[in-house]
Formats: sequence, structure tokens, C-alpha cells
Amino acid sequence: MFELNQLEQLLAIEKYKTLSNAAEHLNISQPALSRSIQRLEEELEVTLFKRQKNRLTFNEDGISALEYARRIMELSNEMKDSLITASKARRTISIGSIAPAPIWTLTPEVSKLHPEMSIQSEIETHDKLEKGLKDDTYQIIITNDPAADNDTVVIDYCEEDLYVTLPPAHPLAGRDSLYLADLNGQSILQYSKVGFWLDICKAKMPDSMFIMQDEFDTLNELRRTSALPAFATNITGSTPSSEHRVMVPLLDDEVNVIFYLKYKKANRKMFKDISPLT
Amino acid sequence: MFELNQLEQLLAIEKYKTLSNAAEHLNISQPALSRSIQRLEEELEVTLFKRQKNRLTFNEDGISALEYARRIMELSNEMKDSLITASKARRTISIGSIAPAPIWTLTPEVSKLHPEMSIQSEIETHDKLEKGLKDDTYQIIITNDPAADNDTVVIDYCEEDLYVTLPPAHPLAGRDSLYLADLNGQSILQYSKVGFWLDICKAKMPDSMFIMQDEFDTLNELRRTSALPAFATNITGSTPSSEHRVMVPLLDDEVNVIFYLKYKKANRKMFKDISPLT
DNA sequence: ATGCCTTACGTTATACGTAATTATT
DNA sequence: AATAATTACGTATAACGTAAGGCAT
Repeated sequence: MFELNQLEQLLAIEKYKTLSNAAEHLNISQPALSRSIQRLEEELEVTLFKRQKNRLTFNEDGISALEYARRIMELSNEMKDSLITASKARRTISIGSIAPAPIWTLTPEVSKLHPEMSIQSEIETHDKLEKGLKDDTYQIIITNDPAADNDTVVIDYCEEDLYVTLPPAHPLAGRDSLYLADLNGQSILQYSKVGFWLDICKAKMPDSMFIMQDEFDTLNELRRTSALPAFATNITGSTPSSEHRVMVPLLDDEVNVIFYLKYKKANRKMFKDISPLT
Repeated sequence: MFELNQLEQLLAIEKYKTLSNAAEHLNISQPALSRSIQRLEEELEVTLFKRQKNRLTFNEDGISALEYARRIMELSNEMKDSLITASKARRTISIGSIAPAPIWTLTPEVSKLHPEMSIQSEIETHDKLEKGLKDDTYQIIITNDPAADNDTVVIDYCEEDLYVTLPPAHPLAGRDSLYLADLNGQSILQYSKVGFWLDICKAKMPDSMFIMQDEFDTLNELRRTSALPAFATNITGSTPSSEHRVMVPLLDDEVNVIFYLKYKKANRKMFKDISPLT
């Protein structure tokens, strides 16, 4: 049987017009290509070129062979691509969450349970998470909504409560607790990758300016050096800046959240050993 | 890139269940096959088997690879077949005729004009011949109907006149000429591959029994040894039996035929040098 | 004179077979 | 003990590159 190798060479000759030029691009010598094509013709029992002593041009059979070669190479490449994609997908666990905090603990735990797999995680909106769980984009999702159908396992994973951290000199620093509304109008530091938190804060503090910061370290630096209020949670815990700060709990229901972890019952065997933090 | 070779080996492993068995049928050693498959997996960057130390079984990717391998091999075989078929067809001239006699002279003549081509000929009905000329099943057809469209060349090729050969003792042996109807009711020897002649004779001699004979030599033998009437033509000429026989011409219009040779104008260059016998 | 393909020939690299190893039934 | 797969190693074959030749533009 002929080989894919030779079909690629055939296509290269078409692309690069002459045998010499094609050989150059294929990184083989011109005679090697010449003979390889001769072997292909022998194998196919058909002449593919008009040999004008000085020049190779595809004859009728050659053109037909090119069509086939294209189709076969296409299919072969599709084979490789699809196999690699499928096997990669099978070896990675995708986690989607509405907030970053649960991912911090869940990712290493899942990774420990399945050391051979790579874990991929991202923050998304509730609706996209639920959709992603259904169509297997995510194997695990984390939301604050325990609702689920019969094919889904729901676990009460952890609770996260929002605090505001204030410099001791801040007028509200002496309070035992606050509502987001109390902070409305104040500029406040905000980590940008907080997921659903941001929408809630913006809704309750329409007059505030949120100073967004991507980098966690930079955020902490700002918290330490500036007099601006900032958010923290029971999970983000005591930051290095906490010594100079007062942490005041926020009482709004929406910012004291239980995170539910959901996965398909089909994946129960994979994930049954995940332990809730609560 | 992987090679077709390896895909065939993959399919062989599926077919023959074990690597050892497959290697046997592929006429290579077991280790050679083992490594070849390992190379395939390396190339695809995917594991295709569950290795149970003692047994190879296809995993999910392996099964998917098998599907692709099947499709690719199928396409590759189709490529080879179709190329060979097309090139063969391009190198053979097909002649169709309603009667055998013109073929006897035309075939060697065409063969001499195109020594590189192989000539194939067959007897067919008028309608199939005309259709075959249109769709290029035949490059040349021979019929008794000169009608043709504008893309067709028609040549008055030869005439064939039917005779009946009778033993001298036969009651009709003294006649100068006969009509087929005169022979109606008599058993008569008939060469079976005569094409359109047979239909005419049967129509004009509904009460006769036709003693069909495939083999030309056998037919002549019968003509010589039996007292049965038989047919002959100006082209079949004087057979070895003619000495003992009387040849009486038949006067029916339908059995004194002009054969027309037809080919497409597109093939004029190929066939213009064919010379009529007349 | 240069570009392009083929043939010839010595060399290399890849894939092979033999033998040994491990594991399973 | 027999079957099956992998690993190790020396070998052979098939494809390669270099060199040379022929034939065009």
C-alpha cells in the first residue's frame, strides 16, 4: 500500500509547482522525492504525470489522485485532532463557580483525588454554570442556588460572609455591624475577579465608586497603604493588612452565602470523596 | 505523520483480537507490531489501548481511531481502484456491434492503428449500442442504421448478405435464390453469437427449429457431417464445408445489410484512418 | 548557462527479527 | 506450561543524500 507520506508529497508538488521546489519545502533531496513519487505511481499502477523530460505536469490521473489525496489527508488530520481533543477533555476536570473563594479550596482537593487529571476552573454567571453542567462543559459547578434536578448531586460546600475592612480612624470603624447601604457613596477597593459579589455590591451601593484591582497582591498593598474601605470575607480571612484594619461584618442576606457544589450523578464515583468545609 | 500501514495494523488487531495473532496475519513479528503501534500512539499523542499486561484492549480513543482508520483505508482503496479503472478505460477501445462479422475485420484494423491500446468488443442490440455510444461505453459502434446526430461520424463500412447452404440432395438445392419464408418449418443450423440476425430469422421462420451452436468449429463440423440446412454470408465466405454444399442467396431485404460504423466526432483523430471494406 | 528531472551508488536510519523478560491464565 | 505483551540488541532493508547525466529553456 502507498503511504500518507507520499500523498503529502503529491500535494506539495502541486503546491510548489516543481519537484525541486517541493523537495526543498519537504526537507528532502530532489532525487529522494523523485523516487518516492515513482514508488507511488508503481503502487497505484498508474502514471500521475506527463514527463516532458524537463518538467512534471499532472495528467488526468494525477489530478484525480490529488483530489483523493486531499480528502485522505484531511480525514487523517481530523483523526489526529479529534483524538487529541477527546483525550485531553477526558483528562481534565472543568470547575465553574460564581465566586473565587470556593475554587481555592476545591481545586487542590479535586487535584489530590485525581492526580492524573488536570484541573481547569473559571468564574461564570449562574445561568452559564447551570447550562455548562448540563452540556458537560463543567464537571462541577459552584453556585448559591441549591435547586437541581434528579440527575444532579448537590453538596452544601461552604459558607462565605462578607466583611468590610476599615482603617481604625474611619467614622464607621466603631460599629459592630453594617449594611452595604451604609457604605453607599464611599469609594471602596474591590477585587475584580469576585464573580457574583460585584453585582450585589453595585446594586446596593449605586453611588459608590469601585476601585477595581486585578492583582491580588496589589490589592493587599493598596489595602495596607490607603485609607480606603475594602471588602474581605471569612474565607479570604485575616490578610497581612488586618492588623491595621477593623473588620466589620455585613448583615445583608445576599452577602452571607452558602455555596453549593453540584455535579452529575454519572460522575458520583469521581467526586463522592469531596468533603464539605462546613 | 502516521502511516496507512499503521492504520491497517490497527484494523488487523481489531480483527484478529490479539497482537500476536494479528502480527502472524500481517507477516511481521509480534515485537515489530507492538512497536509499530507504540509509534502510532506516539504520533497521535494518544493512548489507544488498555494495557492489562497480558492483553491489549481498545480504549475509548482506540475505538474512535478504528472508525477513522476504517474510513481512511476505505478512501485509500477507493483511490487506488478508481485510478486504475479510469486509466484502464482510457487505454482500451470498446467496440459494439449488432453482428459479429464486421468485428472480425475492424478489431485487427483498430488494433494496428493503436497498438498501445487494448481492444474490447461485444455484440449488443441496436438500442444499447446507440446508448453506449452516447455515454462512452463504446467508442465505436456498428449497426445497420445510418441515422446519427451532428456529433457523430458515420461510415459505410461493409455489406453482408445472407445465404443458406444446403446439401446438394436438398429439395431446394437447385434454386437460384430463396426467401427465408421458403425455409420456414425446416430445422436449421445457427451460430448462436450472430446478434441481430437471429431475431430476423425467427420472425420470418416461426415454425422452424434453430439448432444453436456456440462453437464455430463445432458448427462447421456439423455443417460438414449433417444434412441440415445452415446459414452463411459473403463474409463468413467459403467454409471448409462449401465443397459439399450449395450456397443459395436469400432475397429478403432485411438479410442483405449495410453495416455502418459510428463514432463521436471527438474521437475523429483516433479513428479517421479506418478504411471501409466496400 | 541554468533549471529541472532521472539514474547510479554508497551510506544511513529506521524498522525488523531473535532472544530475553515479565506477567497472566 | 502456555499465551501474550514489552524491552533489548544486533541486523538488514528501504529510503536517503551526493554525484553524475540528460534534456530542455
